[in-house]
Amino acid sequence: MGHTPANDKPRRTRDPEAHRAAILDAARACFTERGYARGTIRDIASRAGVTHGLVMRHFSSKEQLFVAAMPGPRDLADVVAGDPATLPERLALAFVERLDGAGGSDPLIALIRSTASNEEAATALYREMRQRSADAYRAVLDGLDVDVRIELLIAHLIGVTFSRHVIGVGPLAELPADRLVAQLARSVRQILFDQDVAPGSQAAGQDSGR
Amino acid sequence: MGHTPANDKPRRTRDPEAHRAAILDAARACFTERGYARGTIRDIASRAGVTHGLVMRHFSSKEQLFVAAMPGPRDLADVVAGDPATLPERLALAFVERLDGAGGSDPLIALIRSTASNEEAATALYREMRQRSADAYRAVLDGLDVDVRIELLIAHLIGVTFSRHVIGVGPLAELPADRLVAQLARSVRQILFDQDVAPGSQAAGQDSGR
DNA sequence: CGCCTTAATGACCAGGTGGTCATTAAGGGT
DNA sequence: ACCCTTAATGACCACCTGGTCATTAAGGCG
Repeated sequence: MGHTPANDKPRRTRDPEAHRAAILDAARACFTERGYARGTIRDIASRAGVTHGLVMRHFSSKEQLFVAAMPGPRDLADVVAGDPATLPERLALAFVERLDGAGGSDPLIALIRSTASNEEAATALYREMRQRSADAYRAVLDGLDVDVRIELLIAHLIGVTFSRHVIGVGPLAELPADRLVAQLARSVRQILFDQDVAPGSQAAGQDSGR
Repeated sequence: MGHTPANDKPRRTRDPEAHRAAILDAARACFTERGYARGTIRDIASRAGVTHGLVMRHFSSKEQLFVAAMPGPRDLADVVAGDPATLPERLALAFVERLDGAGGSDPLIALIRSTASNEEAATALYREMRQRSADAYRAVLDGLDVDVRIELLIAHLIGVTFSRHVIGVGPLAELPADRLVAQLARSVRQILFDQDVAPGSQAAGQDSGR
């Protein structure tokens, strides 16, 4: 190292597609880590090993870069297909595997981080993602209050993601994946399927609502 | 208006305590709306009707202002006291009332918004708030996996808050308060108390874990 | 080999940020 | 009435942000 010929002149590699891909990867990681507002173009450029001018050249604005870096909503078809009775187990497993597996750059986390501080671009993407998954669940579920149940399910998953990955503190963040899958499968099942209050308590709820 | 004597010279009111309080209110509202990163001192000063220099004079830094503006974790004693069997109903009611009632400036929302983009000060406060409520629940609950259940409960409430107040979109945001209370009481009950998988499905979970 | 398209750079800009500080003036104490 | 403490102001600063653009040089093609 150091005796390479002509190493003093900054060798400039010329490979638009590779650079573009590297920038997208870096953007994903950066936005996942810091959210939209705090993720800077210069940081992304640095991670990708290019200058921030090049980032602007490939994606004309920070917002366009963000949109390009966040892939469309994942297809839930394979999770949702199959016996609805075992959906909670499949769902919990897929969910935990996806988030624990993502090497620190998952669009859902990035969107939660970004949407939280009222970023328009992020909120639009988040709404789309939310709608897509709600539709997927709706297609295979049925029953009383199914829409509200699905909303509570989504909220539940978001809350778990928030605790485990966004904050990353507390028991939920330290729970081993298999334990989390088991617990999550159970709470998902309860939210989706259990229609009545549990036995063993006199259930003082003032009344059942409408 | 306009013929007030000496109205051209900017009358300078001198009232440190009132200004201090106004700044804290404005800060709460601003951070709740935009989160820590996007809430600027000048915006806060403007809402409070003072200059940003004064804000810096009262609270030496943005971070100190933030800490001062976020009140300590609410005391859950009154919610938690009473028959544990009806805790879900009391909890759901208190929770929904608190967040729906706050005139657009609740510390929990501010913390969620701020913590999301990896702000150290916010994360510390959030951890404290989380710990306090977990302890309060722990004091009156018991049973298998109670710690994990409490974590799931907190995650659930955060997810609901996120959907209803932070994003403010989707069915959960439009659900009338009383309906939400009823649904929430039920899911809280299930998470806290229902120990077994529901009847009516063969419960494919690989095994119960430890 | 030299040309020529164009990928890549880095200097530059305007605007906004948190933070500092000399200056002004309010209003209680004497 | 005059001070004199100090609340309040607003000009100022360094820094960082997203975004622009003239300049440079890589490398395919004739």
